[in-house]
Amino acid sequence: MKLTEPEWLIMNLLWEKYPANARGIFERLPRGISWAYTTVKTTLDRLVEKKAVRKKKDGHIGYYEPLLTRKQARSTAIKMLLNHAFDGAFGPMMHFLAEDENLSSKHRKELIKILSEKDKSKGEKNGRTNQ
Amino acid sequence: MKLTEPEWLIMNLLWEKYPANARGIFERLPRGISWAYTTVKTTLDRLVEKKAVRKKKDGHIGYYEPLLTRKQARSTAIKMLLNHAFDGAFGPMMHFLAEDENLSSKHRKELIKILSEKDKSKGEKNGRTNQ
DNA sequence: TGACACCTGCTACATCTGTAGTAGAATACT
DNA sequence: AGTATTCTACTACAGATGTAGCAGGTGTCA
Repeated sequence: MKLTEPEWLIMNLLWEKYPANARGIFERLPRGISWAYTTVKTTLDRLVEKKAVRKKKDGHIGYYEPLLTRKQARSTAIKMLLNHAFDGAFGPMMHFLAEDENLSSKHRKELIKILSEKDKSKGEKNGRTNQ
Repeated sequence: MKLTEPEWLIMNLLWEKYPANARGIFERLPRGISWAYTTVKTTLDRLVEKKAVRKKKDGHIGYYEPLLTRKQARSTAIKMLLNHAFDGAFGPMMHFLAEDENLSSKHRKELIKILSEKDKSKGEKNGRTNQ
């Protein structure tokens, strides 16, 4: 499920706290985003339409909650990036990321740890789950 | 500079080999992509318009070459992913990626090597070049 | 019981995207 | 030179996106 930018914004707020009504989400819009209430509403409705979100009625008031998980959304986004920017090759993408200047020494150490552990625990599993 | 999907496709072909004319690019479209020649042309022209590509005329025939580098494009794409899907936090994104099932043991080892070397060579430089 | 606040569904609309068609100029072949 | 080929510029157009307005229903408080 591909999300557009306003959809990510709304989904992020929803994942953070749900169920939530349109007003509640509207009020949690981050500093710097000054949308009309109806923009939030429209985005929410489009998300319902594409089944990323479910809407329940409590009286005449609608409450929204995510159907799509954050993890799924992230996976999809990464897969898309991978496909068009790195020709689908995971290794080169990781390489590129690891080269990033902004990856601080602390993060590097942390990452090495994560990777070493994975390496130990999974050995040569190498599941081709993807695509 | 944000690229759309057809733009990525064309840019990938251009980076691979340039300068190139529209026909040449058209002929190198990957299997599975069956666009009309004019679609390639339009996409190319839109890229020129947004200054991701430069067009030179040789006689009346146009040759195209990238202005935007692949690296820049990748960086931008990653930054965008980072911002909407991971709230701008590099660490969590790397974490998420490192957890990915599809990262084979071989890749993990390679990555660890890259990271270790970076760690040695840069120490605590931690340059905030970005944004 | 009316005035106000707030919600909902529906509509709007400019811009961007994806994909292509057409006409006329330049080139190339015979 | 005439005809086929191939470019280029320009135009088209439906669907997605970003952003929002409006009208009418509902709750609520004096």
